[in-house]
Amino acid sequence: MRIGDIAEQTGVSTRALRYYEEQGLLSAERTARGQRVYEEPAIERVQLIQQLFAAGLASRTIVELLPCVDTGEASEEALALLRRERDRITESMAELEKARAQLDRVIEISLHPTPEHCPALRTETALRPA
Amino acid sequence: MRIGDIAEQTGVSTRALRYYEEQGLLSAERTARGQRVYEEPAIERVQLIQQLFAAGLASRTIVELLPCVDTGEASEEALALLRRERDRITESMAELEKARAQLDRVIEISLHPTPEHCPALRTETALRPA
DNA sequence: CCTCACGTTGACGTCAAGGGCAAGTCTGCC
DNA sequence: GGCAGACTTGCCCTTGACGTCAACGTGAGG
Repeated sequence: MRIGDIAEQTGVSTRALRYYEEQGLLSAERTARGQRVYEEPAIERVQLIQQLFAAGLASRTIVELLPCVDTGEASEEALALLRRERDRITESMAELEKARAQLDRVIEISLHPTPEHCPALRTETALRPA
Repeated sequence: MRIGDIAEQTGVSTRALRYYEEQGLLSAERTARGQRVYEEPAIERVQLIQQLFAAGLASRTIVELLPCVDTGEASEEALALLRRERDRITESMAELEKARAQLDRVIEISLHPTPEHCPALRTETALRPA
C-alpha cells in the first residue's frame, strides 16, 4: 500500500503520515525509486498513534512507548513512563468531568430558571436557601 | 487585590491573567494610575477559566459562555454551544478511556509476560489462542 | 529622597502537530 | 510514449496559550 491508501483508510492526511515517520512513530519500506510502501499493520498503528495523541501524549512520549507496545516488554523506566501517562490521563478525565458538570449546571439553570440562582450562581451558595 | 496576589492565590502567572483580560475573560478595575485591582470573586473566576481551558475549550468559546455562567440565562445559540461543548467533552473522555485501556494493557502484559502475547500483541488476536 | 519589588504596555519567541505550496519525480493506463 | 494523478523533499505558515525581554511607571518603607 502506498501513502495515499493509508491516508484514505485511516482518515489521516499524507502530510501527517510523513510527519509521523519524521518523528519516528511510523516506518515504511521504500520502493527502488523512493516511494513509501506500507503493510496492513500500519493502519492499526496509525490508529493507535491517533488515540495516544488524542489522549494528550506527545510524539516524543509515544516514540518511547511504541517499542513496549510491540514487544510487550518494558524497562523500569518505560514502565514508570507508562504509569505516569496513565495517571495523567486519569487526572485529565477528572478535570473533564468537573468541567462538564459546570456546563451541565449552567444548562440546567438556564432551562429551569428559579429566583434563587438567577443573580449570581455560585457553586456553594446556589444550593443553600440563603 | 493586585495582579500578583491573584497570581499567587490561583497559581496562574501574571502573564496569563493579562492574557485573560486581553481575551475578554477577566475584567479588573484600575487604580488612577492604571494598575489592575481585583475583587475576591476573581479568584473563583480564574479557577473556572482554568477548568474550561483544561477541558479543551478555546478562549473564544469561553468568552461566549461566561455571561451565561454569570446570569444563568442562555440564548438558544448559547445553549446549543453549551451542549456541543458538553458533548465534545464526553467524547474526549471516551477517547481518554480507550487510550488509558491501551496503556493499562501494555502495563499488564509487561508485568506478567506470557508466551502468547510476547511477540506482537494485537488488540484482537492477543485474546484468541491464535 | 532612594530603593526595590511590583506594575504597565508592546513586541517578539516558543512549541506541537500538522497545512500548504513549489518544483520536481514516478506510476499506471490509454 | 504521453498524460494525469500520486508521490517525493524542502521550506515556510498557522494556531493558541502563554513565556520572555525591554523600557518604563508606581508605591510603600526606611
